[in-house]
Amino acid sequence: MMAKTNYYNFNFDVLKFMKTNNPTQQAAVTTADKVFEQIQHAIVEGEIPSGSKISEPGLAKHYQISRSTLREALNRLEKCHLIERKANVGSRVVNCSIEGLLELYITREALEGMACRQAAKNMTDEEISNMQAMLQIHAQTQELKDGTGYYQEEGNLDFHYKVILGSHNKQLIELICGQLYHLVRMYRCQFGMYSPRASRAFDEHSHIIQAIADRDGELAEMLMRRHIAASRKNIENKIAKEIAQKEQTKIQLIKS
Amino acid sequence: MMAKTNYYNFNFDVLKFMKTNNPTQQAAVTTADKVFEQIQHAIVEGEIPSGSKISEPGLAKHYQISRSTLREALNRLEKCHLIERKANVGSRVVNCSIEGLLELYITREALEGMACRQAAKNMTDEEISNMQAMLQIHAQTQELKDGTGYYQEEGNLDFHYKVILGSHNKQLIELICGQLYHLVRMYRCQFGMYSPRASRAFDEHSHIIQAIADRDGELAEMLMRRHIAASRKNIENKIAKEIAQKEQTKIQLIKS
DNA sequence: TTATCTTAAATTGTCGACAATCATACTTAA
DNA sequence: TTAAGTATGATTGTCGACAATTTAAGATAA
Repeated sequence: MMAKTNYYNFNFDVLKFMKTNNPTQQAAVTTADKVFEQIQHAIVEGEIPSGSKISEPGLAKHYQISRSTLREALNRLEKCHLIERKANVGSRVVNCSIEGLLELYITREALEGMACRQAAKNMTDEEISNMQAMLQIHAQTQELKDGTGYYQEEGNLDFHYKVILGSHNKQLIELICGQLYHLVRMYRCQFGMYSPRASRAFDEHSHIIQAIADRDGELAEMLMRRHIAASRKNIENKIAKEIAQKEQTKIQLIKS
Repeated sequence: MMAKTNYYNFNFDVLKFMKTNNPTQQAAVTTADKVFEQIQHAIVEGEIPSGSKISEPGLAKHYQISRSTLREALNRLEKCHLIERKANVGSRVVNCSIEGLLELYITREALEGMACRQAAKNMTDEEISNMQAMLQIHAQTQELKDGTGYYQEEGNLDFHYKVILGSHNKQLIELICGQLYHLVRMYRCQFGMYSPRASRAFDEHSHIIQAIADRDGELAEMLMRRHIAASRKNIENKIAKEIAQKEQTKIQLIKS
């Protein structure tokens, strides 16, 4: 049974998971909620380009709703940092920049690290064994289609969500799941970042779960922070290489 | 020159500081902004009681504005976690609970710890000497009126704000200053928490600034985390004592 | 009396119109 | 030609009214 995926290799079941398992996000009942989700989707996937200005009358017409309803949706988009508003000027989709991406990783390192420490303290034994079972499934899936995007996307988010929810800290859960992760997904899509660290990430996840099962909060936090920092450094290196390459091309152009 | 204070010993100049020095918070131009600030003030100080339901028609009438404008203000209050909304039901002021307070401290420990690490890395030499100068002033002020609320409130927030802004990380700044600190101030007011740790806190601030000046991010983060954790544990002990005292009274009542 | 259903009042969500503000193009003066 | 000022057009902020939903009270049946 293959789940529906787009060309970003992003599995939408993760979204369903977020909605059903994430206590911070309740089902969309009002039309503003539904439109919010649609626009959110469009922004995350880049259908509405990063950095572009948002026309209230235009979008309202496009979704067949009044401007008031649209503004309600825009407020929620602003709440999860997908758009920015200026008084009497209007809204823009956030600009995806390298700096922004690195800042996001720094923030995640702090918050998810702490969430992981709290998870080691607060998760129930049942939750822990659930997570261990999940890891087993991931191991098999990884064997089956090593190199594809499954573990990179769905499995990865699955793991991180379980840890965050396991912290049993509403404040942390709301901040990370309710706000930060929309941006995370946006950067994932826009920069086409499917991590090439799949097998290493799997090992790191195992160690983190082990630390949580041992109720070693200090170690759990440290491992989670290293896990996220490794991704960040991976990107920093990639960027550095690209810049070096461009410099190289420039030099060759000057020489010729 | 004595600044205006209320009976919570809270100096409103801090708010002015936030507005003028906090890049995340621009001046209120629209009426929705102004009403937002008024309601925010009322909630933080407990004029609108924690946990109470918000009547849209009622508040709109009270502030002489339409419901649309009020709803715009409510959206911002929701953004900084001062109220919670349910679809088709309405808004409530957040409930101040012990658990919520401790969760807030955990989150602050993670975020401000990381902000402090980044500050050690990213603050300019000028910013650092500014902060050192501020500490000098605090030292004098503390000598002048030792035991009063100055350092406990204004100076404390001053210090923390400078460190957070010094991180030069927009994401962290927005999360902490733009969102968390409204809740922090609310708990401060509602629980009447003027820390009795003033002189110790001053020493801790000195050490943190020293670590930042030495560009020792690792130490700076550790010290900031301990600084915040100490406050949290201080409260936990206080609560534990109160509970123990209540138990004692209960036992005596049964005996008599 | 208790429980369920029905009905009425109040509250929230949505709409379209008007007022205030900003951006652009054009005009005028140096 | 350039600069400042002005007028027009478009966009955002605010308003009051209506529709949809929830809450409360009251009536009916077990």
